Amino acid sequence: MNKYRSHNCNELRKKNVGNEVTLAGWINKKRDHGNLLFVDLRDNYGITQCIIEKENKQFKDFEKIQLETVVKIIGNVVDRSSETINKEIDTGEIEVSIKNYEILGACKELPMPIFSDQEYSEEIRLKYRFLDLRRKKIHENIILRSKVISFIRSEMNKLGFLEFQTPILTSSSPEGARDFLVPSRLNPGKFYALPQAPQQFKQLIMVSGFDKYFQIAPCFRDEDARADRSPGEFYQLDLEMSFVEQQDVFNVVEKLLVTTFKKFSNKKLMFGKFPKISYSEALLKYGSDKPDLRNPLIINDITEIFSRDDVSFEIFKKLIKSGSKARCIVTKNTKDKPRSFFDNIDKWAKDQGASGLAYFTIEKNKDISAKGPVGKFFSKEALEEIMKKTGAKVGDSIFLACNKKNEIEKITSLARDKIAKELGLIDENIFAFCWIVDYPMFEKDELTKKIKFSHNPFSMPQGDIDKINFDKPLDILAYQYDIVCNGVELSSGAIRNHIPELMYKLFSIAGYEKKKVDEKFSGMINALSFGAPPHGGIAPGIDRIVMLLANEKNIREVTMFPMNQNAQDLMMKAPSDVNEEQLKELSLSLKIKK
RNA sequence: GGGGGUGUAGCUCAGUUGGUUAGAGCGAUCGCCUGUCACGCGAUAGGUCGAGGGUUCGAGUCCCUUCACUCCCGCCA
Repeated sequence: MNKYRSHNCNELRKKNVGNEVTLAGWINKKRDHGNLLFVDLRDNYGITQCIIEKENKQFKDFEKIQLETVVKIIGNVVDRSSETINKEIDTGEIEVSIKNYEILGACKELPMPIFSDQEYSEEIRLKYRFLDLRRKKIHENIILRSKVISFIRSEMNKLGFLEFQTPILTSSSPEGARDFLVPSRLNPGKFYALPQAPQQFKQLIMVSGFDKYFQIAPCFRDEDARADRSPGEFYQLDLEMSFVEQQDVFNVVEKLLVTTFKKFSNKKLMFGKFPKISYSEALLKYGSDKPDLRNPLIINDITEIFSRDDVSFEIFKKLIKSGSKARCIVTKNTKDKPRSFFDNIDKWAKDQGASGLAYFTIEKNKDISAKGPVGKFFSKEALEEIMKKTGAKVGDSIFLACNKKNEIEKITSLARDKIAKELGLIDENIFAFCWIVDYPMFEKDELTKKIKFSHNPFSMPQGDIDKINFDKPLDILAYQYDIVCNGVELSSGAIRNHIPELMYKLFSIAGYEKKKVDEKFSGMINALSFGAPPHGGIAPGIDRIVMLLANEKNIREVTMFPMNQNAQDLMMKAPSDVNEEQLKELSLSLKIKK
C-alpha cells in the first residue's frame, strides 16, 4: 500500500466492512444535506460513495470543495442499510465514512460539467480534452480501443506475424494523397514526407525474407476530414505476407475480424463467411463500392425498358439516347404509403443535386397498371417486363432515376440508404461484412481524360501475365480488395506486383517513364530485382474498427486527442507559428497568401 | 475550393409578426436541511445575443460581410 490509496474506487465490497481504507480520486458529485454530505469519489475503475458528518472538524471545509478536485480520503468502510443500497454501482453495498481528507489536486471552476449526459460543443470538448476524457462514455471508448489493439496484437502474434516499426520520416511519393512534409536541416531545401502508409517498407520487409509482418501503424495524409476520417493521422493494422494468394490473406483477416468483433460486441454478424462482391457488381447493385449489406434494397438497371415503343417516358428516353442509364430501386409492399412519403424522397433527391426520383406503385385491378405521377408512361407489358427484371410484385413501388453512369451510381446509392432509413429496413444490431474484389487496375481521369491508377499502383494485375492486353488498360483487373462493414470501408489491400518489368509496364500506362519510376520508387523497384517473393497484404483501419465496436458515428469519439475539422489541435494549439531562428536553420522563408 | 446546419449567461438551451428591463435548467456564490445517489428548498451574482456593417423610430429577431464549430461534395492510390 502506498500513501495515496489502499484500494481503488471500484474495489470495496461488503467483506471490507470495518476496514480502514485510503482512497484517492476525483469528486464526481456531492449531495449536501447540511449536516451530512455524500460524496461520489471517482477514479478510472469506478465510484465509491463517501460520507462525512458535521461532527467531523473538517466538515465545513469539505462542503466547499469544488467538483473534480482530486482528494485523498481516509475512512472506515461501513455497511449500507438495505434500503440505501445503490445497485447502479459495484461498490453500492458499502460506503466510506470519512475520517480525514487531503486535497491532492485543486480544481478551478469547470468550463464544462463532467458528470452529465449533456452534449457539448466540439470546441469546448477539444480544448479541454483532458476533462472530456474523464466522462464515462468516451473514457470507456478509449479503454475499448486499448483492449482491441492489444487483442489484435496477441492474435497476430499467435498467427505467426512479427511486429516491426518502420520509419516515420521517409520520402514523398507522387501517387495518392497529399503528403505531410518535414524540412531537413542537414539537407537544405530537401524534405521528408510522413508515410501515407508503410506501403513500400512492408513490401521491403517481405523482400528481406521476414515472411509475415504486422504493425499498428500511424499513417499521415494531408486531406480534408470527414466524420469517419481524422484529419492528418490515423492508424492501420498494417500486415503483409509472403508466398500468398488473395484467399490466404482473406483467411487470416476474416478470422481476425470475426473473433475481434465477437469478443468486443454483442451485435450479430450477418455472415460468418464474408461474401465476395466484385467492384463492378457492387457499383451496379448498390451504386457504391462500400455497400451497407444490412440494407436489403437492390438497384436494378432497366435502361433497356426505355427502348420499347410502349414506354412513353420521353425525358428518360431522350437521356438514354445520349448515353444515360436508367436504374431503379424496388420497395416491397409500399402501396399504402402516403403520397407524402414518395414526394419527400423525390424532394430529398432534388436537394442532393439530382433531378429527382420518379416513382410509381404497381397495382392490379383487372390488369397490371402503375399508379403515380409517371405511371401512365408504362404499358401493361412494359410493367410486366420491369417486374420480371427486378422481382417487383403487385403492391411494390419503384423509384427511378436516369443519368450518366457515375451520376446515377451516386444518387441511387444515396437513395438506397435514404429509402431504407425511411422504411426502417436497417437492423442496427448487425455487422454485415463483405469483400469487394476485382478492382480495375486503371481508371480514366474525368477531367484530364488521362489513364491513372485507380487504387494502389503496386497491385498485381489479374490473369496470365503473358496474355494481359495492355492496349485496353481499363479492362485490366487487379488483385486488389477492400473489406466493407455496414457501409464503412474498413481496409484495402492487394496482392503486390513483385515483377519489376511488369511494374515499369503498368507505370508507363499511367504516364510514368522508367526513369521517373526509378527515381520515385528507387528503394522498392531496386529491391524487387534482387529476388522478391510473391506477396500481398492488407491494412484494416483501427480507428474505424473501434468506431464500429463502440457504436460511434464520429472518429473523434474513439480518438484520445483528436484534431478538429481544420486539422488543428485546440488543446495543444497546433499547428503553431515558429520563430525566425527555426526557419533560418531549415533554410525556409514564408510567403503567405493574404 | 463549393454547399448545408449551428452560434444567446461558465455549460445546455428557449426567446412569437421587429416593440418595455433578454429568460429557464445545470453550474458558481450565500443561507437552510442527517440517508442522498440527477437529493431538496430559498436567495444572489453572472449577457458585447460570435464579430463588423446596414435597413428601421426601434434589431437577439430582417439584409450584407466576416469568424468559429460541424456535416456533406470535391479530395482521401
